This record gives sequence, C-alpha cells and structure tokens, in this order.
Amino acid sequence: MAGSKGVSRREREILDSLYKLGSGSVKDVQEDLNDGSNESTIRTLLGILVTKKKLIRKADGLKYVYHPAIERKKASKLALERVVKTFFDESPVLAANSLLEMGKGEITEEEIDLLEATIRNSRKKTK
Amino acid sequence: MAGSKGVSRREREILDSLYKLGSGSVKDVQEDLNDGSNESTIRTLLGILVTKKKLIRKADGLKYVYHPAIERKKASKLALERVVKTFFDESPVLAANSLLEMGKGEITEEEIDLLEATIRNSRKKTK
DNA sequence: GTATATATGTTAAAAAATTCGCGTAGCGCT
DNA sequence: AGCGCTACGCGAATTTTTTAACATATATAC
Repeated sequence: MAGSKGVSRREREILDSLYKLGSGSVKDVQEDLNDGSNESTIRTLLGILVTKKKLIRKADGLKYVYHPAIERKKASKLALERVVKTFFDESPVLAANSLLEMGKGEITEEEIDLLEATIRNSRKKTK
Repeated sequence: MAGSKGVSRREREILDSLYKLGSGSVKDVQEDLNDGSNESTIRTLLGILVTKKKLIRKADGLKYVYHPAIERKKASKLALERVVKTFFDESPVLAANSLLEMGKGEITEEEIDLLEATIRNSRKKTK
C-alpha cells in the first residue's frame, strides 16, 4: 500500500497493521493480526520489511519498536491514489463522493464544516 | 482489493488491471500491465483467478474476455473501506477530505454540486 | 550465581507463487 | 488438405513467501 512494490501479501498485512497502530513491537503486531501466527514468524517478516526499507526499527528498552518508514499521511495518499486510479477513472471527487455515501447518516456538523471548507478551497479557479 | 483474501500480489495486479479496464482479453491485460510479462504467464494467472471466482470468463469470438466477478462498485467500496480502516481511524469523512485536498484547484462546479448534495443527504439526523 | 522470563537472530525447510515452453485446437486461405 | 495465424492450457522448473525450531542474550527474582 505504501510503495507497495516488492511487498508480499503477508508483508503488506504487517505493514498495514503498523500503519493502523502507528508503531509497535512484535507482540503488538501479533495481537493486532490476531491469527495464529508464531511470534518468530512475525519477527522474520518485520526483519524483511526493515531490509526492504519499509520499516524502521528503534530500540525501546529491551525490545524493538517498528515504525513505518513512509509517514502515514504520505502512505495514505498513495493508497488513495491507487484506489482512485483503479476504480474511479482517476477522479478523486468521485471517490470522495463514494466515501461520503458510506458515512450516510453519520456525518456530524463539525465534519460538514470541515468538508465545506475544503471544498471551497478546492474550487477550480479558472472561470 | 476485492475480497482480496487469498489473492497473491501478481493476481491482484491483474485483477486491478481488469477493474481499470472494465474487462479484457489476455492481451488487453498484458498491454495494460506493460511489464515484460509473457502472455502465457498472464493466461495462467487469469485462469487461477477464474478458479478462485474472482473473474468470470466469457467467450468472445475466438478469444476469451475476462470480467471481474465482483462488480466494480462493490469492489471499490471494499477497497475504500480497507484504506479507511488502515489510515483514517475508521473515518470515511477524513478520507474523503483527504481526497478532496488531492483534487485541489481542479474541482468543477458540477462536482461541487454533486458533493454538496451527497453531504446534505448524509447529515446526521439526530439533533 | 542460578533460574526464569522476555526478546532477538539465524537458519532451514515446507508451501505457495510465478514464470514459460511446448503441444494442441479452431479458423481462414489457397 | 496443407499452411499460417491466433489462442488456449497443461506441466514442470524456478523463485519467493511463509513458517517456525533452535540457539543466544540480557534483565529480574530468588
């Protein structure tokens, strides 16, 4: 998802988990995945992802904590671009619209204000 | 992306290609991928995806045309949900907002009308 | 100091994915 | 019928992915 080339399915699962968590240890990931994966297995995968520069490893007391190498915001952009390209004929607006429909009946006033502001800001300038 | 479980990386690439194309033959996919893949390879992968019920195969004169088994709209929803869950703390609105920022300065009046309508429709009812 | 618990790295091997060569079949043309 | 062209799919070799056992290290408790 984040520069997803050269990342296997399992690797991506772990990467996604870390994006969800922000960062985490082997055990954090293991818990989040919540399939029966052996800790050892996850450690191996995390190691591979570090080698592939998808993750950064920092010492935290006794253990290591893994952080996505590409910051969340950037990664999310890439992920969205991919979806837009695949399913929405390159139109971010159509994709956004679809997302809004997903949240139907659940959008608060504050959220609406946010959206309105962004829309005003995004209006095409060329008259 | 569309019920992406059990789909390998290469398989997903091909699936995505077909979602982009709508449908296509072996050669269509080969062209769209535009890496040096052998036609034979792609045919094999397409076959696997048919077996896995991700694609449907229809005869079209001499050749076959492949169609995604899950309709585009539904698949796009699943893809978006995945991104929302991974990167936007389950908030479709935040994701939509990010998409709108992507289109900055490129949004037409028509598009704005569409968005406004959807937003009005999505407003939370509970006063 | 020794045992226990937590974490890590190495390495091997099983399983899955990926790639194609090659043989076959239908079609149109001469 | 014989040839060339286009497509298809089987089978097998190769590479990648995935899994986990085992050995090692460091801190904590007794």
